Parts: sequence; C-alpha cells; structure tokens
Amino acid sequence: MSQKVRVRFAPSPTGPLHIGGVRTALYNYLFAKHHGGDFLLRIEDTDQTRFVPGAEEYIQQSLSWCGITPDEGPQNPGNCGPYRQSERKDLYYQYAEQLINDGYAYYAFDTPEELENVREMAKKMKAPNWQYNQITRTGMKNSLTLTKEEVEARINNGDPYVIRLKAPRNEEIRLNDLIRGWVVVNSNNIDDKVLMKADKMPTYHLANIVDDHLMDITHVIRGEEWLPSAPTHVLLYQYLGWNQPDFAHLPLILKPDGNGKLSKRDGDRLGFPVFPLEWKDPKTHEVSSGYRESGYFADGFVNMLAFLGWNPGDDREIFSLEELISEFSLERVGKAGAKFDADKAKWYNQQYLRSRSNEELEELLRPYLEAEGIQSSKGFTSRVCGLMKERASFIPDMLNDRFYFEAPTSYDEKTVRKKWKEDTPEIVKNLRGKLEGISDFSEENIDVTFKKFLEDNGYGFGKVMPGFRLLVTGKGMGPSMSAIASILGKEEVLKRIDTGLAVIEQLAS
RNA sequence: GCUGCCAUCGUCUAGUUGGUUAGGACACCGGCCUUUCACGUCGGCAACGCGGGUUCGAGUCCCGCUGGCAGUACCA
Repeated sequence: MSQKVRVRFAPSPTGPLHIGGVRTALYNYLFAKHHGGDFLLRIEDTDQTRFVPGAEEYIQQSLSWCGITPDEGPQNPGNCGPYRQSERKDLYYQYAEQLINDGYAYYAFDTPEELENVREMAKKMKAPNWQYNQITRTGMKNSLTLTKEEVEARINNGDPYVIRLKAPRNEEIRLNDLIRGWVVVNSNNIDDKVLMKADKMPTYHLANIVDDHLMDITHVIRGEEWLPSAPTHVLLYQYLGWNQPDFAHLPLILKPDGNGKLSKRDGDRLGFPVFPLEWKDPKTHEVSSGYRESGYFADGFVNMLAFLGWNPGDDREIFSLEELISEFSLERVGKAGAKFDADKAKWYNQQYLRSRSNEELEELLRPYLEAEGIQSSKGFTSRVCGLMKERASFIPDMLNDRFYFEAPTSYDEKTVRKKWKEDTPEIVKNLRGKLEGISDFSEENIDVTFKKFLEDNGYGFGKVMPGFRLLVTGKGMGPSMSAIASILGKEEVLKRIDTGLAVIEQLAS
C-alpha cells in the first residue's frame, strides 16, 4: 500500500442510523486509523424524495457519541468537497455523457409506468423477474433502438429520460473482496442499471463511483447488501478508465431470534434499542429508543459492536477505542452474519460500569436523581454508587434501592413473615443501644460492634441481621449492612429503627 | 424464480501451512464465598448441517446436497 489509506462512510439521510450502520462506520474508522489514514463522512442524499430532516445531524451526533471523528465531512470539509452528493449534483452528468460517448451507456425514454407494466406482465406470465438488460433493451425505447434523429428530437423536446449502463454480453467480472476472496459474476446477470435519473440526479451506482474516485478512496468497506451490485461498480471503474479501490463487504447483523437482517421492529419487539441515540420521527412523532438514553456507555457500546463480527484471535474481550484501532484488521472479520445478542450487550455495559470510579458514576447518576426529585450530596451519592456498582448493569440500576435516599415506607412482606420473630424487637432494641454508643460511625466500627453484640449474646448472624436490615432498608437483601449503616449515619439509622419498629409491631398485631 | 454470499455449542466466536480431550465468552444449571442478594470463584450442560471424495489422518482441502441470508427500483 503505497497510497495513503482513505475510506469513507456514506450513509443516506433517510432516518436514524441503526447499529449495523454504526458498525460499518466503526470498521471503516478502525481500518483507517490502524493504517494512519483518513476517514471521511459523505452524505448520499441523491434521492430527494426520501430526505428526512434531522437525519444528517443524527448521523453526525451518533458518530460523535461513539468517539468516531471524520477527518473530512460536511462539518469539516477537506480538499474533496462538497461532502453532500446533492451539492455535487452538477459533477456527475459529464461522466454519464462520457460513458455514452464511449458506448458504455445509453439514453432510455421508457416511463416508470411503462416499466411497471412490463414487469407486471412478466409476473403474470410467471416469467422470472423482469430486468432491463442486454436482451430486453432491444424491445424498449432507448437510444439503441430509436433512430439518432428521434433521440435528438426527444431530448430537444425536453422528454424525460434516464441514462443506463450498457452491460456487456457474456463477460466474466471478477473482484477480489478483502473479506470474501474472489467473487465472479457473468455480465449476463447484470442489468442495465440507471446511472442518471430523470431528475438529473445520479443514482447511487454512478455517484459512489465518481465520488470515491474524486475523493481518492482506497478501500470501500460497506455492508454485504452491496455485494450483488459490486460487479456493476467494477464495470463502471473499468469503463471510466479509473483504478478501482479494494472492496470489503461486511457481514450483516441479524435479528436475535429467527433469521434476517436486524430491523427497527425487532428492537421494539424484543425490548432493546437498535439505534445509538434516541430518535423522534419528525413526521409520525414516533420515538425509538437509543443506547445512549438507555444508559449504555459509549465505549462499552463500541466495544460490543466491534465484537459483532470481529475478534482479536485470542480471549481478550474488553477493548478501548484506541486498543481496537491498534488491533483491528479486516482479515479477522468473519464472513457469516452475526445475530445480535442483547444479553452480551448488557454484560459489556456491566463490565464498563464497574470499571468506572464512584465519582464518575455519581455524575452519571445525578440526572436520574434530579428526575426523581431526590436531593443528595455528591459525597453521599458516590458512596452509594460504590456500594451499588457491583449489582448494576446500567446507571439507573443503582437507583433501584431507594432506601439510601429516603426511609422505607414499606417493609418486604416475605422477609417480615419469615424473619421477624417474637424476640426480634427486643434483640434489635438492644442492638440499637450498642450502635448508639459508637462515636465514629464507620463501617469498620459498626462491624466490630455488631460482631461483639452477637458474641456477647450468643446470637448467630441470621438471628439479628435480617431484622436490622428490614428496619433500616425495608428489604430482605442487599449490600453489607455495616456499609449501608455507615453511609446513612448514626442518627438516621437509629431513627429508622425506631419508626420501623413501631410500624412492624403494628403490622404483626 | 434468477444471481451472489454464507454454514463450529442456544448466541458471539477461536481453530488461517490438514494430526486439538474442538478452546474462550454470554446465557443457563450446580458447588464454594456471603446474614441475604449481587460480585467473585470452581465446576457442569452444550457445536463442527448432510453425503461423497483426496489423505495414513479432514472442523480444516475438493465436489454435491440441504439450509439460511442478501440482491433482484428512475432507493440507498
């Protein structure tokens, strides 16, 4: 590779970017950075009918959340701008014309309605899917069947027309995919794809070739759904007389159950986000959940996504973006589609949650506290986070136990029934006296006092602890009581014992 | 239908020059730890789609079959 590596991520702004798209962007980015190359963002908005407001911003923000920064793009143009195809509109026609002049393309005047009719007719006759190709083009209205005069007349008359690729007869088209190896297709199976639409906009097929060439793209890394049209692209490079980039077609991300591409509906159905960020549809106002809003960490999300189709070849699973860059290679990308695993995504998040400091977690939890109207100091919340991080997968999980922030108003019924014995009130009252005597209410001191209390009275843990926990937290399970009590403070603990005692006694009678 | 791609535990996968008790992780189940839950830890369950070759030897190479997926638009 003597040339500088340049890759592009080229989404169309037709809606939110789903995680398959994010992974494609990620692999492009990792590949570029691994080779010290450039990663460009190009907006493929040649279909004006499918434009969705906000989609481009969504794409930018999603990449940014993942830590993927384009070296060139609409926001930070390089020397190959503009980076939106709609703004490059005037660039494409000349290449289509060049193809016509060289005999590799032709004008076609068939209307969408006429094409639809032909297709329907073929369907009725149970013929295979009708295609505009080497055989059928002889029966259609185009510059191959019409006289030169009529073609000129139609064009001068302003008749709408498209420009189609003239696929060759019986040629072997081969491409060496970086992931799949040699892919060979006979040109008889390639149809005469539309290159320029009637609205004078190029189709993806023409635009992506022209832009990739003009932007010095060295590697085209994209989803497997593009593999069938790759031979057409190879043909186009050939006909335009350009060097073609290397291709790598990535395996698809599949739905967790059954088969098929992961789609928006699967997320709704199975209860996990399929989008990196929350998305509000501007038309329907429908809201789709996002990983960010669901409490996922960006670095964990990226790590998880990277492993959906790639692995380092050994047992390591936790990788920062920097580590991914240094280890990534297309050779280690699998060929088969990967079913998305929401459990694994959760596990990754748990790993990343636990590796965060209590102070970081406090900051992340704060918005949730505020949303719940809970007042809590920084120091206090960090200590709670320290206790809760071992049993949380997501930030809001740490808020599952509300007793840190407010005294229990109810007491777990099952625990009351099973653990609250006749002598429990008396025992807890005695314990209360010992706790009251502790001057420094530290976890360690509480622990020592508690154990001594057990020893002096000949009690087992199970005789005392459940009642104590119940009174202070209202629950039958949770982290170490010494730690909880210490965080809550002596005054609060004693108060809770008193009020709890009264409430439960009332319940029992 | 046609064209192309793909095929190792339920899931993600290691196994890149043929010789492995086919390894790891998630999930699940059990032991230990713990007042309890979680964490941790130890262990268990569990896979080369089928059939032919080539070879002393095939998860690995070849062919066929089956299955799955993708594409089949004046969408990307």
